[in-house]
Amino acid sequence: MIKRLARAALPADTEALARFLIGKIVVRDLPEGLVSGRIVETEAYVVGDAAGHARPGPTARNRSLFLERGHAYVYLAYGVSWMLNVSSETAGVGAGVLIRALEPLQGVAIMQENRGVERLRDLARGPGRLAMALRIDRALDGLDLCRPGPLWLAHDGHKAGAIGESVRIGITREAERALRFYVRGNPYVSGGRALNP
DNA sequence: AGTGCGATTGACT
DNA sequence: GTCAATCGCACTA
Repeated sequence: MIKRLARAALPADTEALARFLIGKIVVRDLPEGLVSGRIVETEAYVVGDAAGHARPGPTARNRSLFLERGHAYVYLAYGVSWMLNVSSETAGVGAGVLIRALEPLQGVAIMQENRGVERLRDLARGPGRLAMALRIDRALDGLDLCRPGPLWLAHDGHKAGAIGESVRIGITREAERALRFYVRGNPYVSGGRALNP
């Protein structure tokens, strides 16, 4: 039984939300059907984070980070890959959680079509890949993920396994902080063995 | 108005 | 392991 995540259930703190979202579900409503996956890897971009996109204050690109927690912040990285984030604080405060990897649950055939690959492990392992698998782009930026719509967050009673922590991937500023969280030993977590101790 | 550089991925040596 | 693709934005002038 899958239920939509209520905003009140979301921790009102970025790092706590990043941990909380591990084991929760992202659901995408596409014309072909529902696509969903379990979150197995996140990164927190906390208040005042030098590595966070909210750092310069609200702009046209990052304004969704300043929405009340539970809204989508979607942006294009390297001109190539879309990134899905969940805003994480009260309205006016800029911070978010990057969703880095999903374990496919529902709509695998649709994900395979969106990604152009067959292997289950390659469908949503990595932030750009999961966005492609769920056909997420700028059109979903600013969306409320706690309301019915084309994309939302859900939970089923699943208990996540042991949570690992590490430094965040691919950043240079604030690179020493352990704000990446993942399910230990889960094959759908991005990075090789070195990143998943 | 021009420049530099990413919260990445996939192809290739 | 190395590296190009590709584009929007922040920053300098």
